Amino acid sequence: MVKAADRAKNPARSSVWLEKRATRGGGGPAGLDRDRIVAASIRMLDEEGLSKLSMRKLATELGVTAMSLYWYVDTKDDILEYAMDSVYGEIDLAAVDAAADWRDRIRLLALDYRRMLVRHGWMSPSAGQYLNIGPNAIAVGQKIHDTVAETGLSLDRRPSAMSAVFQFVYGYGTIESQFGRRAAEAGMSQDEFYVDSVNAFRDDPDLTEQVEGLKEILDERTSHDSLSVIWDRDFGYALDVLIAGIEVMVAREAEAPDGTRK
Amino acid sequence: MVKAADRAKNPARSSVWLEKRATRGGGGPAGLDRDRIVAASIRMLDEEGLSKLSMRKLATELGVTAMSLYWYVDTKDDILEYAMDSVYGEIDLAAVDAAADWRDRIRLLALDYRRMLVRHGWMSPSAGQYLNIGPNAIAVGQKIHDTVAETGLSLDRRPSAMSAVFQFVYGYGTIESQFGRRAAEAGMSQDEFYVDSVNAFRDDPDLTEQVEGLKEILDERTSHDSLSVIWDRDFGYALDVLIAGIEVMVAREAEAPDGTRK
DNA sequence: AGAGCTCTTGTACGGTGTACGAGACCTGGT
DNA sequence: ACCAGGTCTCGTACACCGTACAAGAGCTCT
Repeated sequence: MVKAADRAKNPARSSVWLEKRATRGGGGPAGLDRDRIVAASIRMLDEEGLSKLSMRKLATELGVTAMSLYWYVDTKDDILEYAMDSVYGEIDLAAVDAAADWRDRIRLLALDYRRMLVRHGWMSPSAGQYLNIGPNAIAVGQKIHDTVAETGLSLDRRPSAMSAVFQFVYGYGTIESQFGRRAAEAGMSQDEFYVDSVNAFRDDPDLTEQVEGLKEILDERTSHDSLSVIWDRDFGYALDVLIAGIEVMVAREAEAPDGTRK
Repeated sequence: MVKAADRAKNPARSSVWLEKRATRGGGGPAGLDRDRIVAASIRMLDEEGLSKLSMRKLATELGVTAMSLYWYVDTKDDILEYAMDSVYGEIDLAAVDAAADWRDRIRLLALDYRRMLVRHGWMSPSAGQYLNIGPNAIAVGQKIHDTVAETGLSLDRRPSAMSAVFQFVYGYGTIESQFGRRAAEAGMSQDEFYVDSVNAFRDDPDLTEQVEGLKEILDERTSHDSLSVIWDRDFGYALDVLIAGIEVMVAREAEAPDGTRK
C-alpha cells in the first residue's frame, strides 16, 4: 500500500493501475470491499456530481467512517480512477463486433462513448485528468484501434483518425453533459434552460450587439425541434463528416501510395 | 454585488458575464484592481496549476489578504471566468482574416485554439465547467461561425461541422496539455515521460497481455521523431480528415440540394 | 469637523483530504 | 486455553480551503 504523500513524490507512477497492490478482501465487520466502495461512489457521483463527493459522505453512505475507506484505497483519486474504469465497461463492445463494417462500428462506438459521458457527468472532467489505463478503458481503446485499422488507412495516419473521431466525441459529450448538469442544477428541463439562457443573452445589450446575427440562429434552432433531437442530429451529421473525411484520405492513399504523396 | 450564497440559488444566472456589475476601481491603498488580480491568477495558474490556486495564495502574491479580493470579485469562480476570457484573447483573429480561404482559416483557428489550451493547462478542465460567454470567447465563437458559413454548408449542417472541428481541437488540446502537465510534474521531458510510461506498461504483465500488438506501435511511433513532432503531425492529419469531410458534405449538398437529400 | 464612500483586514465557521495510533475482531499455532 | 499476528475500523488531529461578517482605515466632500 502506498501513502498519498509517497505517491505524490513519483507522479510518473501516479495511477492506481500502475501499482501492484493486493486487493484487500472484505470479510471485515463492516462488510466493506472495494467493489462496494466503487459502486457507491458511482451512484453518488451520478446523483450529486463530482464536487459533492467527499470521503466522509461516501463513508456515511456505506455506514462507516471516512478513514475506513483508506484500508481499501490509497487516495480519493484512486476511487475516481476505479469508478471511471468501471463506467468504461458500459460500452458494449460485443455490439460493435456485430456491426456490418467499420463505418457502423465507428458510429456505434462513438454513440456509446457519448452516451456514457452524458450519463455520467463527472466523467468528462475526470477523464481529462487521469491516465485511463484500467482494463475496461484499454479494451475500448483496443477496439477503437482495431476499427480504425479496418478502414485501410496507413499506419501513420491511424492515430490522427482515431483522434479526430474520439476527441470530437469527448468534446461533444463534455459540452452536452455539462449543459444537462447546469439545466438540472437550475431545476429546469434542457429546453427551458436553453430558452432561458438565450433570453439572458438577449437582455444584455453588450452581448447582443457583439453577436448580431447569432441570436436568430439560436432561435431558429429550437423553434422546430427539442434540444435532445438537435443534440442527436448534430452528432450524427458530425460523424458523417468524419467518416466521409476518412474515406477521402483512404482514397487519396490508394491513388498516390507511400511517399509519392506530396 | 452578489454573494456567493445567493449566486448558488439561481444557477441559471451563474456566470459573471450575466451579472450587471460595476467594475470597482483600484485607487485603494493596495493599488489593487480586477485586471491585476486576473493577470496574477493567470500567471499562478500557468505556473502551479489549477488545483494549487487558492484565494489566500493569490492574495499573498498580490501583497494583500484573501478577503480583499472579494471587493473586486464575488467568488473564486469569477476569477477563473475572467482569466479564461482573457486567455481567449490570445487567439489571433486578425491573422485568421488574412488567410486565403476557409480551409486555411479553419487551420489557423484550430492551431491557435490548440496552442492556447496547451499553453494554459488549466483551461481545458475549466472550459468544460463554465459558460464561456465573455467578450473574447464570443468573438472567437463568432469567427468560427463565420468561417464555417464560408464553406457553403447548409445552415442546419453548420453547427455539426463546427462541433466536429472544434470539439476535436478541444479534446486533442486537453490530452496534449494534460500529458505535458504530467511530464512536468514528474520532472521529465515529454519524450522521457513517454518512454517511461511505455516501460511501465511493458513491465505490467496484465496490461501487455491485453493489448498485445499495441506496444510495437507505441515503440515505432517514437523511434523516429520526438513527441512534439508527432503531436503536430497527427493534429495536421486530423484537420485534413475534417476538412476533406466538410468538402464532401458540401459537394453532396450541391448534387442533391434541399430536401431531396435522403 | 463630521458624514459617507471606498477599500482592507481579522476573525471565525464549516467544510475538505488524510496521517497517525489505538483498538476490535478473527485466525492459527502452541 | 492462551496468545501472537494479521485484518479491519475508528477517533482524533492537522493543515488547508472558500467565504460570511463586522470592524476599521483612509480619502473626499460638505
